[in-house]
Amino acid sequence: MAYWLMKSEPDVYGIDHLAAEPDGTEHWDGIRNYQVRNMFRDRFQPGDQAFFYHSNTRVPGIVGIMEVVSEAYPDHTAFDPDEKYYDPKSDPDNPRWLMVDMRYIRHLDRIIPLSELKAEPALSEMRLVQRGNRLSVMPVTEVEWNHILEMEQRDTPDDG
DNA sequence: GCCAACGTTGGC
DNA sequence: GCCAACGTTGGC
Repeated sequence: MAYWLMKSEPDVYGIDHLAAEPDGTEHWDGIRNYQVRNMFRDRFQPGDQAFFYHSNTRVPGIVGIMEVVSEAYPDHTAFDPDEKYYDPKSDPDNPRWLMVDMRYIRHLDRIIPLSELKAEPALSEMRLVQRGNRLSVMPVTEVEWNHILEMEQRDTPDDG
């Protein structure tokens, strides 16, 4: 089983949206990056777990956990001119972009902010905390995964 | 809102 | 194949 981290902007689609879906399940569409496409295609497996990360928000950070529930399949939103991420170079006979289905598991007990992740020596190798990183989906090692789950149980400095 | 970093596009 | 221009991401 592999571990992942997946970013989304909460104003557009946050973890509460996923949790409210039927079965807590929705496809992760709109990926238009070849590295991510290839990860979906070659490495994503049902049963993998992923952190849900909120980006482009006041306190960016990890907010919850979800599970991969499908293998990669064509992202149909690329075929529709009315879609924001329409790509005329992708068509149903030769789909360029893929998506996977994700299922909500749980919120973390607290948000783990990016600032805290960056301050953590054990996580210094994560792509998330490295300069100029722009990948919206990235692998997480088992060690990093477990370390973050331990951080979840820490008291935050202002907890009193 | 600003802007650094990065990926993609397309002219040559 | 090079590289400037452009668009996007995403922290701050």
